[in-house]
Amino acid sequence: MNLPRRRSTGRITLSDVAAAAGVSPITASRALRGERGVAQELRERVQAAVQRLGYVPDPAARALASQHGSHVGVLIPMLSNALFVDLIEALQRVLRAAGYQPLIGLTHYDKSEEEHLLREQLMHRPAGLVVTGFDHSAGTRALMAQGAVPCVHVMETSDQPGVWSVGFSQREAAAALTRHLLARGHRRIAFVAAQLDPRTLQRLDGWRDEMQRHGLADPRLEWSNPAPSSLALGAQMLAQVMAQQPRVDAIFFCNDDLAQGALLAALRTGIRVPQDVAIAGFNDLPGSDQMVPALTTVRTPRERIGEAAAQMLLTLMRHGTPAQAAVDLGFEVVVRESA
Amino acid sequence: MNLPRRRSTGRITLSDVAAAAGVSPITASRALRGERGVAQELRERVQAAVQRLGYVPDPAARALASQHGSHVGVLIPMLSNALFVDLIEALQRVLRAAGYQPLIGLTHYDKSEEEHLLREQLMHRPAGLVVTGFDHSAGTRALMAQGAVPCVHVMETSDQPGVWSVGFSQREAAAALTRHLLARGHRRIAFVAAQLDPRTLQRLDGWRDEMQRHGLADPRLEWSNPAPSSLALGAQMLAQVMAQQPRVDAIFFCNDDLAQGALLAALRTGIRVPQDVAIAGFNDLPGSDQMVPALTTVRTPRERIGEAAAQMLLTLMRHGTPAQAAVDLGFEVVVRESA
DNA sequence: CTGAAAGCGCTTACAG
DNA sequence: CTGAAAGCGCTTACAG
Repeated sequence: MNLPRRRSTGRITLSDVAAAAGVSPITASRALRGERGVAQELRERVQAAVQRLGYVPDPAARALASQHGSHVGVLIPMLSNALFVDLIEALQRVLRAAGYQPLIGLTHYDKSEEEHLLREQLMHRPAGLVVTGFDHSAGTRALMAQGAVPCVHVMETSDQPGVWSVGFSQREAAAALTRHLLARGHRRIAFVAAQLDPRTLQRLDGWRDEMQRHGLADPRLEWSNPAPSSLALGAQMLAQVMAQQPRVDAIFFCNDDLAQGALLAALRTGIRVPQDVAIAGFNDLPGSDQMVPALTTVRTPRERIGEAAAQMLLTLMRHGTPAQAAVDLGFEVVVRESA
Repeated sequence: MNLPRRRSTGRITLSDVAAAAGVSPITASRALRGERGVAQELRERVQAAVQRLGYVPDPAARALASQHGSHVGVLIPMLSNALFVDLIEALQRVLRAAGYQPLIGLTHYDKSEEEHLLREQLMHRPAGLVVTGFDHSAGTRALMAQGAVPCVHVMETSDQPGVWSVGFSQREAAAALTRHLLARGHRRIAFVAAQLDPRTLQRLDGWRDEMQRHGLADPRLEWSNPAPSSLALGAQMLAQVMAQQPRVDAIFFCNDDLAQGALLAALRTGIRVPQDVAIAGFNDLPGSDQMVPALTTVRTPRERIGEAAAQMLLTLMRHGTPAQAAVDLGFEVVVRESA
């Protein structure tokens, strides 16, 4: 007599909940999303029905109807830098607790790869976006602007209007570490960089600021290698720098893995640290405190950056306004034995 | 006169493409998904229209209509073990190229957390699942069974019917490394474990097999600590083991980070490796080749596991049947200086 | 504060 | 090999 239901999935739907609660689907929807302006009593009836029926909302239907999904795109360079692992863990924890799924995209420090990933992310209509730093391709910037998706930048801060960020001053952190080296009496302090990503370049600036201020600047003290950062590369670059005349008395490696590799190479080749040369790193990655000698470095607050960025994004996604546009979480120079 | 369009999004839809190509939306849909049985000519007209209009399919609509999304859930213990970073990179690369988005869930080696994550993943109707190992809660197993979502297990293999897996024999790998230690003349070989996850336990079995076979088994040689693996823990456990009488002549650490920490602690405390005690690890993580002395370990094929698992899952998601149910990718004992 | 109707953009049976 | 109709499970304006 009546038409057969087609493609029925047997799923408990919002309508089932509404019927059980004796309200319209629309009111059930509003109650579920915690929208203001639903009578307390109806709200409770809906909650009870949800419990009773074991209702689970369908994210796909929600995304289609509301024009945005429940995931947030997270664009980071790579996971093999422990820094980003800590960041992701923290982001994941708070985003997840609020019902959002992080979708991780790995840019490999490549701007066009980043643009490609963003385009891919955007077609999934993310509710929000977390991106690393501010150095993006024109295409990426255009996509972010037109998308109108809430976005927070991490690792660096910016005072540009309309830009949300959580990070610290890479430049100041590098300057602070350089001042520590200077205070220890070092004069010929080399800066050794790999990867040459924007944050490495900012650290280079911070080092250069201090060296110039002390009249110690010398381009021969700047070393770099475009290869990705690794222990092996650190070992290789230590050898290069030490072969130079006149010798440097301290080396500031732009990342801890490089410094760890250098420390191990020093051990292997009989270079005494810090007597023959002092060595410092950046980020305080796992293992740096275990090195022989223990590595002097800068502790960067990536866990707190992850948390704060997630909180800020949550506020934005709920159409709120974060208290501050740029949150600077600082850093800490960790003095150990190597410098 | 005519009704105003409501909530129009201005998006180019499949209907627009179909109209431009002069076919029905349904045919356009079929052509787009590469479904068999669409005339070559229509297929081309649709493709041309897609290009011309810059059409991008809406994953949410697709997911709602087809009852499954375009992402695949990936459940791993954690990212701070470099092993899983390599696995994820590989999985990500091939899954992404095929149009799937990996959704990473971190279980922290906790079965109930895994179950919780899986429940969360499943409500998003993933197209497929990648899970680590076979040691799951009853709830997790039930969810995987009822979900009917294609699933491949990684890191271990199983010959159970209906189970798909890509990995290697953790037990045999540990046995092979133990045989190497034995061949070097070591007799009192300790096994030191952290974390005690299932794969660590399998390695313990492999070591025990060999020790028993040579009549060298001794429960006092088994050490473990439930804390997560780290360099600092390796240092601590080396001290514990070395304080024991009679002394061991070799230590097999269940993971490289533990062994790396032990190597550094030995350096700090004047223990000579391998003369006073030989040290071996497992996994060949970054930095192990740079240690002083360089760490002897087992190289595990996580990149190839990631690729093969992704390929297998792709086959499954396309309703195909993989050539093998269990793919064993082997391992390699890497003999360096420490043992 | 609440609801009836329409629609989000696809795909699934059912026909032919 | 191709298509008209219905439906996936939600939310958004529009009314009242």
